[in-house]
Amino acid sequence: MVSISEVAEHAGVSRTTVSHALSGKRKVSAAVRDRVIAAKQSLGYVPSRSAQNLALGSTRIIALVVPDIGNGYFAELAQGVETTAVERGYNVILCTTGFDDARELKYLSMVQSRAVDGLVYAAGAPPTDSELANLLGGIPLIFVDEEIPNTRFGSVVSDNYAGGQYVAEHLIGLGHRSAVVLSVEGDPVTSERRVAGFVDAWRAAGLSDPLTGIGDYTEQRGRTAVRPHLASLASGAATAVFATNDLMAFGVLKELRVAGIRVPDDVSVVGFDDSPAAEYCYPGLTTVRQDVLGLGKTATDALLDALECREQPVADQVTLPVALVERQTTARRVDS
Amino acid sequence: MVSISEVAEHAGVSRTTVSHALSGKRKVSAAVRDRVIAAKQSLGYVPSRSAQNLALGSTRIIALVVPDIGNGYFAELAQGVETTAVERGYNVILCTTGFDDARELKYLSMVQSRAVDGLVYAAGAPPTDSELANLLGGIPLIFVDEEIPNTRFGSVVSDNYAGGQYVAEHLIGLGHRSAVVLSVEGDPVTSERRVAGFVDAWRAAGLSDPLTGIGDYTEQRGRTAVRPHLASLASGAATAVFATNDLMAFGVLKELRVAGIRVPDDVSVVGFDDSPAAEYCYPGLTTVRQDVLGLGKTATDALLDALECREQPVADQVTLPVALVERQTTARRVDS
DNA sequence: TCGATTTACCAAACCGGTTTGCAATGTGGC
DNA sequence: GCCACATTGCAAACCGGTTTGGTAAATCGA
Repeated sequence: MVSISEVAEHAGVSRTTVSHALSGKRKVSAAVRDRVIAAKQSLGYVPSRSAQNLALGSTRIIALVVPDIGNGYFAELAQGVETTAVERGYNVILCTTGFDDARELKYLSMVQSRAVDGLVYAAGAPPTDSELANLLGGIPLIFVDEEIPNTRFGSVVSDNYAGGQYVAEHLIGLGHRSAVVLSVEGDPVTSERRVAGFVDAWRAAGLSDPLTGIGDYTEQRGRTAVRPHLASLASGAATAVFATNDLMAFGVLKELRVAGIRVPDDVSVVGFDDSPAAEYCYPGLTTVRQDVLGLGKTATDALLDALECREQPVADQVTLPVALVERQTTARRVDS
Repeated sequence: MVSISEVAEHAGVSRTTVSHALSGKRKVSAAVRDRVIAAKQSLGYVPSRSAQNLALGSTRIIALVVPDIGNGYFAELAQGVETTAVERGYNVILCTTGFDDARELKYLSMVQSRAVDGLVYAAGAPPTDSELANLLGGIPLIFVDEEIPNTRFGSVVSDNYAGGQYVAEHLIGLGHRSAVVLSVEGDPVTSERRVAGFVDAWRAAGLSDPLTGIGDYTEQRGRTAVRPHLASLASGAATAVFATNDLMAFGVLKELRVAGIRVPDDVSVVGFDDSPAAEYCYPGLTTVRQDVLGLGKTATDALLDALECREQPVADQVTLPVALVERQTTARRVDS
């Protein structure tokens, strides 16, 4: 409501001087500065962000694009992004695509209208690289948890491959020699890398390839994907299940329970993500913890660095470590 | 980059005409409109949001203030708010306070600088009403899940009282006659209402008052809060536990398990919130489901209505129904 | 055919800041 | 006493749109 002109009038100086007095970009005599500040206080003046945005050509807002904020993983990511952004004086606009291309386009047009200064993109498969570059027109973007090949944008990912290895090594160390792995169709990166790490470690130990099932990151598909292997698991032909996310692991647990197979006595189960439910449920799920807050923080810092220093655009890939969290769904294999 | 002037020049008309041709706020001849649109396309013109914001005096952005987006409850709320806002052509800035007053103040100053058009406030105890009114200076705000007395702002809440009643009635119907209730200290509204509904229904059935424990919405405090009552629960002097949120209920389950008390055979346990873990864990937790998406949607719609119609400011309270979700932690009481 | 309307466009003001160039005053050296 | 230079504040342009008032041309009625 109250504009800089009113402050100027009240302090008996020009608008220019008020701007300089408050921003400190040019020297102003102490007397005038005090008068300006007094006027500002008494009038309750706060500069209009819209006007500043227009004049400065930047909004100090970044967009976080995720498929679904209800998902705990993306919520935690948002937490990391928002906290880091605020620390550095930026705000975050939340963009949930719901895997809907139309909505996604809408958000990207927000970029074209320069409503945001940059993007943290964690919404799965994006438009093709060149399309994206066109749409963005020089606005920096960074991918989270997507290993995009030959992109001109940077990315921050968890070490999914190592996570898969850890799981395999853990199970091998417990004496398991035959396992079932549940992957996800249509996810050529994340789930695939987890499986690759697992299988490579499995083979490196001289074990024969694990049995496989295909799911889609939901509990329901976890149940159906493990079903064909129930006989092997009941007979002891396979003694462990690695689901490439926790939700599918929960489905596996439920299915095993129905089949009367005991966890971890008969079969060990491992998930991936360390969702809250993994800790709270019983038995606690052995899983792989990603540093999701770290992903958000790292991505945001990289983006804002690019924004502020305008060095070369963010263009390298950062990989963050993961860690196995051992709970109660894995145990030493007892030879029958 | 490309401004309206360039489009005007390219189309051989004035900036005014371009604006009118694109917005449709005044009639423009078909020929000119076509030329303008052609110019717009060929130049890739997108209006600057900053400039529009300044000219129109509105940003079409609302702020969602929550304590912690990592919390599944607030994440789901965010989902509801964001989806509804986008449907109506608004964007959402995420503001997480982390219960930190300094950060909260920062966000509220965002309001003063008119960076947002309105606020959905779900961050617990706000500054006092009059303080808030001062800070806001006429910008609409709506509370979510806070039953603020005599506020000049509206609010949308879940029917916590009824939820407590449902729990009591469910347990009474199963033959339980003595229970433990875990409330939360320092939460004079939400938890308190849940307890009140429970106790009133309990008394209405002619039963003696339940035993009580005090927690703080965390699993850990759920464990410690139930501990003093383990003897009663083991002996059958009390046969049910109502925790006023799921996390505390998980703590109760863990503590009972350690104590060798079987759920639901010996003791029934009920939570509140229907968090994802309640569904995925074993045994599935009987709990009360809130329509959190509905809360978000309702609040956002009310806020945007106030914003657009500038009728009287949102000032009434809407209560949304809740529902008992029966899973496996509750069972008919078997007389010993 | 002529005045009254309507149509179609434009010039200019405005939103509320920031930034640059310049003029007036003050300060110091020699 | 004079010139060089630093200090301090202001006017004006600019960011990129929207909106109002006005005018010239086209349309209309009688």
